[in-house]
Amino acid sequence: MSLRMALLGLLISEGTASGYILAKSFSGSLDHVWKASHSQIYPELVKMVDAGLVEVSEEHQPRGAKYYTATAAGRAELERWMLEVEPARSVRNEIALRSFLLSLLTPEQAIYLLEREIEHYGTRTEQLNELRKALAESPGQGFGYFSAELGFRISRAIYEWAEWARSETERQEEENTPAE
Amino acid sequence: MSLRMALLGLLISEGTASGYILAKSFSGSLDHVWKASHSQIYPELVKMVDAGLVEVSEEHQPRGAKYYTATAAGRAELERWMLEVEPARSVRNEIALRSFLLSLLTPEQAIYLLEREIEHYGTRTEQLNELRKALAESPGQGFGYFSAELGFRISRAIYEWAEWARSETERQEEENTPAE
DNA sequence: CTATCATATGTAAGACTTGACATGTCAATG
DNA sequence: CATTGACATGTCAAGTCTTACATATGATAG
Repeated sequence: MSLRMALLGLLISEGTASGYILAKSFSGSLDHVWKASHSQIYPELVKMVDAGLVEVSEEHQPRGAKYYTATAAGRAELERWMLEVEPARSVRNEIALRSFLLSLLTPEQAIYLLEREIEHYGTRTEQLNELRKALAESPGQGFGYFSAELGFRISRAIYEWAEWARSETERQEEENTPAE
Repeated sequence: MSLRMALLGLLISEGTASGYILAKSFSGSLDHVWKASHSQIYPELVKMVDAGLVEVSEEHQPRGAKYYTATAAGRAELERWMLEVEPARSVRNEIALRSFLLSLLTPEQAIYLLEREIEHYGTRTEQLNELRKALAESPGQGFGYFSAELGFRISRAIYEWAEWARSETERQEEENTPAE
């Protein structure tokens, strides 16, 4: 259902778009929020046409691109979903799972893994910081403004956690190996 | 693969446990990290026995409970996965997706939704704060210590984002409806 | 003694997701 | 003119996940 709603939202924000463009938009603005590949998007668009949520507005003959537009029913369905359907808050975060398993490793191994995460989330946080600043200054501040800010804040939280966990692990290591 | 590794980690931390206990542990200590229901756990344990990662250590006849223990191969496999397999960092967060779609709604509707999230993540953050404090004081600080801290930090980040998004939306609303 | 709840384990259908395979066009570079 | 890369759409198999169905015991409260 979420993929369907994401596509509907992108179509409404872009007015009209092909499956290809939607797949690109996913990797551009929804990457840090929801991931979907073209192999999922194309069949879903066909199902959405059947359900009357979108329609093919034009076909660009040269390369056979199909352009889709949201119908009134599609807009209504998205609004209904947003306001009336209880959000799924279930978490499925492999980094968090790995954080749970960290205490199975030696301090050296844990620090090695944490440094990899510090590296990764440091870069990612910086990228999202640039994105949110760019979106904050753009007129309208419509799509992506709130979610870039959320992505930035979550990414920063993970980065800071990894820094904390590393120094915590170093501290524990020192306690266990007193002055040689 | 992640479910398998989560079960292996839980089994190592608990020494020995039945499918039922593992399902309970999931909702207790892994809830904020990874979710799995018993209908996934029971078949996975059978597959893990076939793969030689765990073994049935005892069967409690009264209610037919099977107790599993990780084998040496299971421990080795978990360590290998932690150290050598690149973590999947893909995000799939419905709240974040909804944040992307927020600008489709009227300010009143958006504020209503944001207040629901403020309520939810306020409570959740407080719960995780209690959990992490309890784990920090417990001896050993093994399992759950790092992941409770991470869960707390992410939850707090979402809570603070929702507060920010609400005030941002209120500000925009006032700009568009100047003194009546 | 009876109802209810926690214990305890499973199956199965359907939905969702990933990764690989498959095909073909258009534009630009060498 | 040949190759490469972006454009463009699809299918399929395998794996993961959710929801509902199905069954049975032990303990406790009324």
